[in-house]
Amino acid sequence: MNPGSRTRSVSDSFRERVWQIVRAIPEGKVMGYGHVASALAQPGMARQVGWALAALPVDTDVPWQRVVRSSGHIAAQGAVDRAILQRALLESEGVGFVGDRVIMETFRLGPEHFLDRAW
DNA sequence: ATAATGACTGGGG
DNA sequence: ACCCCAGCCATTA
Repeated sequence: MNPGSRTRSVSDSFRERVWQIVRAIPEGKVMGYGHVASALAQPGMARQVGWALAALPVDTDVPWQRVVRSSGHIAAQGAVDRAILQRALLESEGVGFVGDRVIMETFRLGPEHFLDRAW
């Protein structure tokens, strides 16, 4: 939560749930932002998923690099340095690219993986 | 309270 | 296939 300070709206809870889902993505697989939002039963919150990941501490154990755009592109949006790191991390764990995008058909985590969980 | 922003998305040109 | 843009909604200004 937010020890020592007031909670910031519903996002504290939202963030934690996003992190929990991302932690469950196996190595070598990826999910789209919208896909993560849907797993939380909140389609339309793709941008907020990005916000939750942006709030991660540097020493996090959350594999944030496994979340990409639905197109397979790395979500750079100004942070080019982070995007380069993200691609390096993904390639090091076996995720395949074609040009500047992940081969989603092959490396995207199937939605059914999350169906039996009480997210 | 209103306006701009952003680790997004799907559809149109 | 690529680029552009309206729609999206919590967070910031």
